[in-house]
Amino acid sequence: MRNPDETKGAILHHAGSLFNLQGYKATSISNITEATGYTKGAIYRHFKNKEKLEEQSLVYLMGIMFEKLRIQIKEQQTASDKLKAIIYFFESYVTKSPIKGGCPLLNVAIEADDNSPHLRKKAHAILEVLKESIITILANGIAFSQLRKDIDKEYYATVIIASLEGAIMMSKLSRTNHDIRIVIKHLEATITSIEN
Amino acid sequence: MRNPDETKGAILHHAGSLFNLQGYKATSISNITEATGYTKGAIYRHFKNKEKLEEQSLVYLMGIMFEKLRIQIKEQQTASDKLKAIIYFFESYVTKSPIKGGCPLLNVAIEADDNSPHLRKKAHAILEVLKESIITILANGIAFSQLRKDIDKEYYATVIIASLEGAIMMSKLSRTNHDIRIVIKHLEATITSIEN
DNA sequence: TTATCTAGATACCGATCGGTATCTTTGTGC
DNA sequence: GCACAAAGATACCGATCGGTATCTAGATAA
Repeated sequence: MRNPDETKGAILHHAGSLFNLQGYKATSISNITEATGYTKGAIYRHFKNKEKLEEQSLVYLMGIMFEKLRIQIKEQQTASDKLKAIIYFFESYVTKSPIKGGCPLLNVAIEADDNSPHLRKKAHAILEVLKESIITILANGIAFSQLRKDIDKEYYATVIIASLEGAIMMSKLSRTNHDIRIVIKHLEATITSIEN
Repeated sequence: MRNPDETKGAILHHAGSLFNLQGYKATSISNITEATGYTKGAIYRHFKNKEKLEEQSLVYLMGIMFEKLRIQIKEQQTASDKLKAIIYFFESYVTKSPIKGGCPLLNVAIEADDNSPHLRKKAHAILEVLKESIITILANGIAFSQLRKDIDKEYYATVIIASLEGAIMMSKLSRTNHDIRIVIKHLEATITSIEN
């Protein structure tokens, strides 16, 4: 009947969802008690304070994101297809929305600006992991002669992430997938241009 | 001594700055009274409620942005140079920061997601104005044979905005202008590729 | 069955939130 | 200089914030 691990997981799940949808500061503990059905007592037993809950919720959200992303990448064989898998995954934040509220990295980057340095630090680390993942794919593509060997790996990794995140922002405002589709078209062409 | 217009302007100025830096919901009326030196009585005389103050502050911020942008664009003669002026203007959000807290459009787009539909609506309209401005420059460039006449204007307008905004997000996390510089390089190349 | 420990519920705290009613002060037209 | 309207200050409201101390109930081992 009683399962503390399950409780903690349910709190993280609902808190993460609310934080990503409403924002971290805008989401109160009461919002989370309503969503989970648990009381403050339960929440503060598992998390020292709201700050820690925010941090662990962000880690939880990014864990989901990276796991889904990892599966999509693994399914593809060539560097080019793996890069496209990443692009289509980001599109899903608009169309199918694996996590409500869009990309948790983008959301936390904007909110955790001057306040919440703890979240900003974590978000920065996550961005670096994402960038490195793309760079690794590019490096492997070069090693297997699938991609041109003279390309600037960081350049393409940065362009891919920036344009996707920007497109998510635009699609959020227009509530259509129009903008993200345009950016995807552009990135597909960009990737094709560096193929061997 | 007493100047209601000046008071309203000072409130908008400080409120806009705080909203852009800390977020709209995260900024309290008390924060604004502290920043301006005026009391609640003064604020609520000029603005019906916080929601209206948020809206007018956003309009104020975007007014500053568009005015500065307009001047930069006007200084250039060709479509290509005008587009580059826009790009360099966005870079300034990271390096010189005309308004503290980065791009107000990006900030409000992320925060005014499901809550604050009033802000979302205004932000969407602003995005459309920005997009149309770029499309107009592209159209004029085509009319004056500066740019290739077969290009998809909306495509390039969307790619430019998305990658710039995404780069601002990345630069916010890293606290360097590294990412935005890479994206600028990419956009410069993209613009050159559509020149006649 | 009973003692023990812990997961979770309940009740409360001071601080702060957005908002308002009221009062004082300042500028202005006569 | 005086009346009047508008600008801004002050004091307060109920609601909600994050957080905590305490209590109850369920699981476990003997």
